[in-house]
Amino acid sequence: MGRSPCCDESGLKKGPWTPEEDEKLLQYIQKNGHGSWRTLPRLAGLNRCGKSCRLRWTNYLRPDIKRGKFSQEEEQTILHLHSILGNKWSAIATHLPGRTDNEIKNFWNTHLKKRLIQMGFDPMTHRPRTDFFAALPQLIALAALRDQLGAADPASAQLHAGAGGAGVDVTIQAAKLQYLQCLLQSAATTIASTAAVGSALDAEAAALAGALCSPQGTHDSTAPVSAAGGQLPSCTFPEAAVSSDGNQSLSYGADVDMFACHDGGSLPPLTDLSDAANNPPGDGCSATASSSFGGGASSPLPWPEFFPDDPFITDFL
DNA sequence: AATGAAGGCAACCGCAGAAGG
DNA sequence: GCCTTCTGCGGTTGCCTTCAT
Repeated sequence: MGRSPCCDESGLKKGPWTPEEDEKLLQYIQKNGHGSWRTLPRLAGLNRCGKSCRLRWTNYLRPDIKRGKFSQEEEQTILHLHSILGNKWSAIATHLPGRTDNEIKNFWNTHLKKRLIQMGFDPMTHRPRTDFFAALPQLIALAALRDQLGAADPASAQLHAGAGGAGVDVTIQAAKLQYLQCLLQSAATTIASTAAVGSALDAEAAALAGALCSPQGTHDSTAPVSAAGGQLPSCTFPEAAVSSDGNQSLSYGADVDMFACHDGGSLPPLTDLSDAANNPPGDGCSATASSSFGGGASSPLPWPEFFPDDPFITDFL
């Protein structure tokens, strides 16, 4: 295209905007509209390039900009649209009134992308990563957590949970342990499934994943985790959608139960675990079966509480 | 309390496409 | 049809704040 950068002109100010500059730009646009961005700075008395003015206006000064944290609905929308559109931030922004593409891009890069990576998903494809070693730290962390909690056997704990305040606490701990066990098994299952079509190295990795998944290294990872009064359903990562080519991918549709279990129930969102103390334990899925990814107010993201630095996880310890 | 690391965000850079002469 | 200008977009950088040691 051969166009010289607009900010090459010497003497034009760069960097953060001052309140005075903001005021000048705001007043000029409110009075005259922005018109040509190229000529605006001179007409508005600003020592900035037009591009800088346009960015300042569109990303900060525009009156319809919504500021503050992204809501869970907005997070869900971004994830969903990104899975379809990729890094088309402006296209995504059109579906989020009051949010700018820059803001969405920043939010993605600083929050959502990291979460997907930590969960073992490729942030670009929204599919499980096939390289085992990328997910290994997460498996080890979960296994370590599980071992720390190993003393609190879910079955025996729940046997003592019948009455009294202490019983309620034990029930909560048992539910949490049960949930953690399920997470670990899910992660290993995902890795094993991807390794099944991969290299011999991947197969070995899958075996290691299975060993990590097994309590104290002896549990059969394919067997359901038993709990008092019933069995924990075999859970999968929330994507659970397997296409005809055998690939898995995350699904963000509002009607998709992100915590779906194989037996048709759903994994209880962690924020609901405390409620387990008030509800009869034993059925890990039915207690909060109505809580889905799309409808549950507690968590718009798949496995958002998956990470050791999460308050929920720290609550374990 | 001091210091370094990490996180978050605003702003800049450069490319690409549209529009106009 | 070609060239120049303008605008929009996505990637990246750098500064400021917060957190951890």
